[in-house]
Amino acid sequence: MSRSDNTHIFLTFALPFTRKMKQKLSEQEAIRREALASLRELDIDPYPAEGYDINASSREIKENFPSDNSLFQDVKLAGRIMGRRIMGSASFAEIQDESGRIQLYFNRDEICPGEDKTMYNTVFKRLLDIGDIIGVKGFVFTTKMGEITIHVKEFTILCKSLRPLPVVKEKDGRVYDAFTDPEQRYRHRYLDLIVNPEVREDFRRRAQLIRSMREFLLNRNYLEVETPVLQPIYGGAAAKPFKTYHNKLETTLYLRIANELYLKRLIVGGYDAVFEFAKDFRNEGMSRFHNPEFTQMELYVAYRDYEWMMGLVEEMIEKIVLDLHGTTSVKTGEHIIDFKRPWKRFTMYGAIEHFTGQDISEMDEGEMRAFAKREGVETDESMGRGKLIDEIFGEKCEPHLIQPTFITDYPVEMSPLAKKHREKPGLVERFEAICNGKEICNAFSELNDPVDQRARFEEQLELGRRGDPEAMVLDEDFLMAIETGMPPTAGLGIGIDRLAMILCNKPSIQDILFFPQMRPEKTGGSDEGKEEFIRAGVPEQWAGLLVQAGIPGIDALKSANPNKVFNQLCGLRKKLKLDIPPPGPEEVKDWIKGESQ
RNA sequence: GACUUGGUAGCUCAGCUGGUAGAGCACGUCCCUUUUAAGGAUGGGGUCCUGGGUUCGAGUCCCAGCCAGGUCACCA
Repeated sequence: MSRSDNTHIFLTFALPFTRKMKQKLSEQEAIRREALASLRELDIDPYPAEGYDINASSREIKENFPSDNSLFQDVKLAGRIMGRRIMGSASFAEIQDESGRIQLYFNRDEICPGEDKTMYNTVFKRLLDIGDIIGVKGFVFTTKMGEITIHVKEFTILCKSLRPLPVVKEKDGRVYDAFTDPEQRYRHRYLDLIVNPEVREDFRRRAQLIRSMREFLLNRNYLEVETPVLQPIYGGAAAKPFKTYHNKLETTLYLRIANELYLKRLIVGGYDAVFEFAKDFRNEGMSRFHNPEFTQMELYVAYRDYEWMMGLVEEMIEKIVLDLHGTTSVKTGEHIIDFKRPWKRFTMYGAIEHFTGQDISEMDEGEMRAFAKREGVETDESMGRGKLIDEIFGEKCEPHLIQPTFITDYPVEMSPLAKKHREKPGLVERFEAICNGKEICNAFSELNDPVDQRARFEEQLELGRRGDPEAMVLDEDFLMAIETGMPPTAGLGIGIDRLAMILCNKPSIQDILFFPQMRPEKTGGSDEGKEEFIRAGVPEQWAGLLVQAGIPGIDALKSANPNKVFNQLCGLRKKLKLDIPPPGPEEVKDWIKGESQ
């Protein structure tokens, strides 16, 4: 009996497994489930419980076998089948383990030394597929074609895969049929990782970046800490938060937009240096530079100022880049960026003068607005002097700063948590490092004058009252901490994702986050929605169609236009050639109003 | 949010002025004892993103929507 001939048998057999399946299986999926059932009939567990001890990796073999052919004569390794070439009683396959791919050679009479050739003829040739995970035992040799290959004596099925994998071919460094659709890659990152090895490498590099930074900080005896993600008062940055609710406490909580105010409390508490790798959450627009959740490393060091912090940033980033690339130069997009110390430094006024030829430091608000207009920078009346400077800088300078550059001395209005400049009125002791036209870190001499801090919060409250949704909220407990007394402190925040983008040469933040936020796909509909409709009095035959019409649940139905719903149902009835009478328009209205109950 | 490009088989894509949905890989069957992306033969596989409209007829044209990419804006 051929495999396709007993499809119907398989279907009955496999029904319990498909309880939650929403769509019918494609032919290839059906064939795999059929193979799964056949394996079980042969008393082969497609998902064995015990571990599989390996003693080699594909990379070790490829690296060490050529120089010593006596090695790897009793190897055991495991991986996913990525390709198969079957010919009569001999076959080649390719498996991929974490370190790479290696070819396997199967010979029928060695896999099956006795009379029973089932393991080769049936299990290997017919019941295994690309995507399955197997373990193999055997010895390494080189084929006539010069390919390092494992001669398999024994194999074990470790996991049967039920879905076909995108098959990417490669020859002489050229890739064919690459799995490239970004939507598919991000939504199903596991597939991306399986078939695009360079993606696995990028994320390893990101992990190395974090490890290298942590190492640098721990070597200086800085304390790694953890502070709340759920915060009753959000603060430490200008951003819109995500809001949630704690049932038992009956209180609103926010996902943190920053951890600054908590880390400073720890400095008040007597630690001299604390840092945290923090996931922060900002409820704002998304772009290739912005994901709603992102990672930031924040660091606070007592008895230091922002001048000192610039030195630390240079040293730390230079070390990280060296750890990752073995050199201080990194290619990113069009540019080669050199992180070698020391980095260029500009004051904000200096940078504006450098790029526009105009010294604006002595201008008042009116002159500055006029200047901005001349330079083609958009302004509006609500912008004060500080905001204007920021706009001009963002428009005329930031995009041109490709090599790592410190910009220092920001307007006080933009920086309610930074200490006033020791010499220059109206400015604060703050710097950002700009690289590849984007900010990669933000730091200041932290404001520890409690009276000044309270006044700055008051200004923010005023902004909030005027409707600025990102104005900071007054955090009374934080002020109490500052009133208790915080030593002079230098603080730093580094955007890990943006740094990773540069160091991994990725133009989009989605490429250095495993699971970037995506808009949920509209599914074909769920059983839950259908159940809801039935409970609400919709006849079963129509309940399913409502889901199919893109109305996921009862709430959506309640707010839908009855005429449109009626039209959609009639359309679907016609399209699917259903042999049931159309619903009356009144009937549909009743469902929506919920009067049919 | 604006503009723009795209959505067709498991994957990568073609499909002309509107006329019975195609290729390669993958998959099934048969043949074949060492292949280098692809051995040979043969066969199956589609909600052409969704819904309307125009038309004798829509993958194709029009409208609306959904999802994604890019650019810009907003935003750090």
